[in-house]
Amino acid sequence: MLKISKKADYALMALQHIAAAQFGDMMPGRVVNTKEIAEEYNIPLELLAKVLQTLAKNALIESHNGPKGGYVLARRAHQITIAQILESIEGPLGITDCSHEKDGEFCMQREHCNIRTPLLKVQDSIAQLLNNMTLQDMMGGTPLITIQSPTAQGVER
Amino acid sequence: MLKISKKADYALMALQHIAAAQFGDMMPGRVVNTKEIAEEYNIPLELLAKVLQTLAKNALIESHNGPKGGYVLARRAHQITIAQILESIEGPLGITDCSHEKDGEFCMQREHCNIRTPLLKVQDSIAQLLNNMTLQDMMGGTPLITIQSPTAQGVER
DNA sequence: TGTTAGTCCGACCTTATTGATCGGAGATCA
DNA sequence: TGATCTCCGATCAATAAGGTCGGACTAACA
Repeated sequence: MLKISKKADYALMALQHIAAAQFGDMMPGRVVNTKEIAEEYNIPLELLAKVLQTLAKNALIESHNGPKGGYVLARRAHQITIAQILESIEGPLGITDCSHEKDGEFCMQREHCNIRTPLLKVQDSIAQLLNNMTLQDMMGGTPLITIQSPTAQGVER
Repeated sequence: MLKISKKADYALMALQHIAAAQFGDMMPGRVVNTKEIAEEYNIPLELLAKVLQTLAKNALIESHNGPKGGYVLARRAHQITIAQILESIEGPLGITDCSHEKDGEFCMQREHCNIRTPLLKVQDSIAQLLNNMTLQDMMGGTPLITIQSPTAQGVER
């Protein structure tokens, strides 16, 4: 349950790899092409290409055409959150259908729905978690993840 | 992204309803049948029936056959966690495919996989969240949800 | 300046999962 | 014994996910 899609998996791997090619926080760094990533991680080339296109469209990476072309991070690794990556690929976070209902559209169960409020709170907590973790945190062996409580102070792990 | 299934939604609604019929923490309380729940929340009867069967099989509720039969909570509301409910319906928590790999089976990307460790930590955090929230917490208007950091102290919200 | 390696982009197909339905067997109580 | 309920398995349709294909466009380099 609560699985993320393979495409999202691929996106994370690819971004981590592209970020690693930009060693030392230097921007811009080495340009990485689709083939290199696909072979490194055994990802179907065409599928990965589509994932990278999507990421580029969402301004997480920049594409460079032509020979010696490829992808580079559009921002620094610590400015890209996991939430941004996942939402680029899978759309907005929403553990339940009625998460994004505009005024006027209701789910069939709405009138007597007893679980909407608590579920939205769970969702908020997950959103916080993903928003507070960046690509930088996923790099290297360095420890990561802070759980941020709404009343502040993150807890180093 | 990270959506839970409709079946899981139905399970949560149904359990909340059954729990509500056991007012005052008295065990056992009023027996609730499938039809009553289905009509109350506009859930397809047959589908709900299957969901309830699954919950019964996982010992979250008890079924009583025959006329005036129906379902009752198998334990008290504060002893049933959201994680247990969701896992009954959707299987074990696993945001990524390789979450439950036994020794010997690896995903294609395993050898160079750079995201496994961080993702597992995210997963742990979500698991904690769902394990610390019970059916009881979903009842009534009472505030709920604690985010528990691994280094202890829950933070009341 | 033309060729070529590479990205870009959209349409398409295939398969797995989810949501939903149906029919009958077994249990219980009036 | 009959009516009412749960139980259980098989089945089907709709949707989303995973993966593929072909053509257009761009930029480096000979």
